[in-house]
Amino acid sequence: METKFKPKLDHIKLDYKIWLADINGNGILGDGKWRMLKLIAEKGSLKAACDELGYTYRRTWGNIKKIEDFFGFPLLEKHRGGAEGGSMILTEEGRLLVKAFNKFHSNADAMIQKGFRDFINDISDK
Amino acid sequence: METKFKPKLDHIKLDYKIWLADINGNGILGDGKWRMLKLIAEKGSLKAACDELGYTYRRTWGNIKKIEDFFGFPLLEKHRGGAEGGSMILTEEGRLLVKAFNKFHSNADAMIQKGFRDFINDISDK
DNA sequence: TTGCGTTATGCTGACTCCTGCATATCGGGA
DNA sequence: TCCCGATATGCAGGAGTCAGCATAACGCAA
Repeated sequence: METKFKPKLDHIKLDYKIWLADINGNGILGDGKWRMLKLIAEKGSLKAACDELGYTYRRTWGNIKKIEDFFGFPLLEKHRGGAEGGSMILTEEGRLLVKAFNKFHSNADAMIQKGFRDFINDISDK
Repeated sequence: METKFKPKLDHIKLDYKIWLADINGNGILGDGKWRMLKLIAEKGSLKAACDELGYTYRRTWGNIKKIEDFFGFPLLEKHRGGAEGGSMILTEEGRLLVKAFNKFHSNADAMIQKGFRDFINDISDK
């Protein structure tokens, strides 16, 4: 089948977001915060993680607070002062959450990418 | 395994969005516009569809224009005037697009919901 | 005890998206 | 010919989000 979509197919990409929300639909943990938690764990520092991802410290700090406020316990152990100025490391719960979201996300990603290829095929020439 | 997440598990829900975007990341067709296209097709009228979903006519009209501007051809056949005031029906291309997105979306939905159940299980008591 | 780098937090102006209002256009039917 | 209801489109005001700036608190090391 010949379709009018053909000329545009190379200019379309797929994008998606998956996140956990509370009962009222307020976002708790999504792709951005998840990536940030992983990078903080890796760097041991919120500031270093923000610098790398290009996010502002102010915004990211607020996002982390939102997650912790929802769950009611900390996901990060924070330290102020000291030779390095301070540091952040994941708590036991933080590690568990990141690990579970890792698995969830990579499964979802593979499935969605396949679905997108099928979709493009469906609106393309057969 | 006993975890601190337990008290919150009933208050978490999963949410997600999947959409097509252009090269620059500008959204073209997503869940909202897709649902709207389906409802317009069903009702035969943009106004009736907006009333049902609670969206403003102004906003929805702008969204439809965005999609059509991107593809470069109409997805809807529009009629002004007449006994009913006017009407909208999907073009051949519109029907194809909605149908392909239907399939894509329902597959993605099933897969993501399963992934979410596994995720909840992963952070729950074992 | 002074300096340094990071965590912690308030505030304001820019930016974006949406709502709501106003108005023009169109064509069948009374 | 005039009315009605839906499509078509501009514009101003509001709400939420984010960037960027400012500042305080903290604790090791020199």
